[in-house]
Order: sequence, then structure tokens, then C-alpha cells
Amino acid sequence: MSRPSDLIQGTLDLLVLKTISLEPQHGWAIAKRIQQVSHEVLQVTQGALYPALHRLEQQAWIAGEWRPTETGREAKFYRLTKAGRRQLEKELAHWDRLSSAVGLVIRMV
Amino acid sequence: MSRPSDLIQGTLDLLVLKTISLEPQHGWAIAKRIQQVSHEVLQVTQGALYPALHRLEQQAWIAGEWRPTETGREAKFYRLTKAGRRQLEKELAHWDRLSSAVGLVIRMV
DNA sequence: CATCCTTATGTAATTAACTTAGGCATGGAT
DNA sequence: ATCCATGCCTAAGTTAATTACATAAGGATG
Repeated sequence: MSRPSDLIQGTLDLLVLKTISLEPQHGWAIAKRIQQVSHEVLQVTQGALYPALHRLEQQAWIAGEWRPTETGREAKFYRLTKAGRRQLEKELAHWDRLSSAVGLVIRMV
Repeated sequence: MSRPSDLIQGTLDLLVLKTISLEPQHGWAIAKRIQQVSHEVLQVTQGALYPALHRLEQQAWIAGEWRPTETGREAKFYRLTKAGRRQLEKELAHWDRLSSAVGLVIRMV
């Protein structure tokens, strides 16, 4: 399965922003959460995840901070910034708009 | 206008396959159709369209044939092949699966 | 204590699908 | 005579993925 893709291109930022909007999480936990909530449909690989986090941090939509997890290990926890919250709203609207449009096309008769 | 992308990456094949599944169309008309049905939300630029058509033709999911349009001009009409119809079903299922999964994540509380 | 699995973060090389920005040609309207 | 809409096409550049690594700490097992 080299191509049936486990993500819709361009939605990873949205998924990450949404996930940490509920509560700050470290990268590994974000990926696990997305997979779990999507019933293992969405697979967030490390090669996609970490570059995405750095991307978002550079945009100042999220902010990272090292602190220990519940199990006592150091991990980088990310939280949404105010700009990130605005960005999340934007991306939600954009997704709704475009995915609805796709829906119109694929259901046309 | 809307620079946050006028297409969801990876959905163009699906949109094209669906469009010509209803009736064979030439490239220009396919693009117009998708835009019109999506209420101008989806913008299919030529730089995306023609490579996509060639891609699909190479996969033998669509077959092209030159013939005149209603207005008397030559254009390349594409129709779905049998393999293309199977591919369309696959891509529809894939889209439903993934977009639903995105829905689960962005609506989680 | 050696080894292995899980957690956890990261990078590098490659690939695919886009965007942007053109070119070319024909037919109809002004 | 010129311009616009139709219609096909390509090339360069961008970006976000995939694939495949590297690294390290903690916990469990033999």
C-alpha cells in the first residue's frame, strides 16, 4: 500500500491544532490521540508529525515546552497560542467549505 | 482569490473520474463542471487538470478521443474505462473513510 | 545484566500533487 | 483587425507527504 494514503494531504495541521486545542499534548500523544479518535483510520507517522509541529511552532500557532509526562519522562508539550486558535477556526471553516464542495461533486447525478 | 488552496490535495482524480462517469467530457468542460457544481468553491486550474488527465489515462482509468464539440471545435473527450469505474468506487470509499475520520477528530470534545 | 519493546524526538532523501506562469491555436464577436 | 473565450499543453518551483533511518530513556523478561 504505497499510495492509498493514511492522511488527506493538508489536513494534518488542522488535526494537530484541534487535538491540542482540547488540552496541551506532546507529539507522540497527539499522534496516538488522532489515531485512536479516528478508529485507526488516520495514521500519523513521525516523518509527517514532527515536521508539522515545527512548522506550526514557527508560525507561532503552537508553543512548545519541555516537561515530564505522567510516566516521568521528558517530552515536549505543545499548546495552542491565540493566533493558533484563530488559525484553527480558519482551517475548520476551510475544511468544511472544501469537503462540502467535494461532497456536492461526488454526489452529483 | 482563496489562496488556502482551491482543491483538497489528492481529490482531483476522484472529482474527474466522477465527472466523466456521468458522461464523457473534454478537459475544459470537466473543469467547468466541477467548478459549477461546487458553486465555484473548487477551482480546477489547467496546470492541475491536464497533468491529472494524462495521469489517469496512463493508468488506463480513462480513455481519450478527439472529436468535435457541439460548437464545432476539436477537443479531447474522455470516458471512464471499466478499470476506471472500479477505481472511482475505490476512491469514493477512500474519501468517505478518510473524510469521516477527519470529521471524528475535528468534532471531538 | 543483556536484550528487547515501548515511548519519545528527530532528520534526510525521495515522491506526488499541486501553484504559478507561461505558450499555442481556433472561432466568434466588436 | 483585434480581442476574448475556448481548448490543449508544459516547465519550474513549492510543499507536504512517504519511507527509512538515528538516537535515547525506561520497563520488562530471561
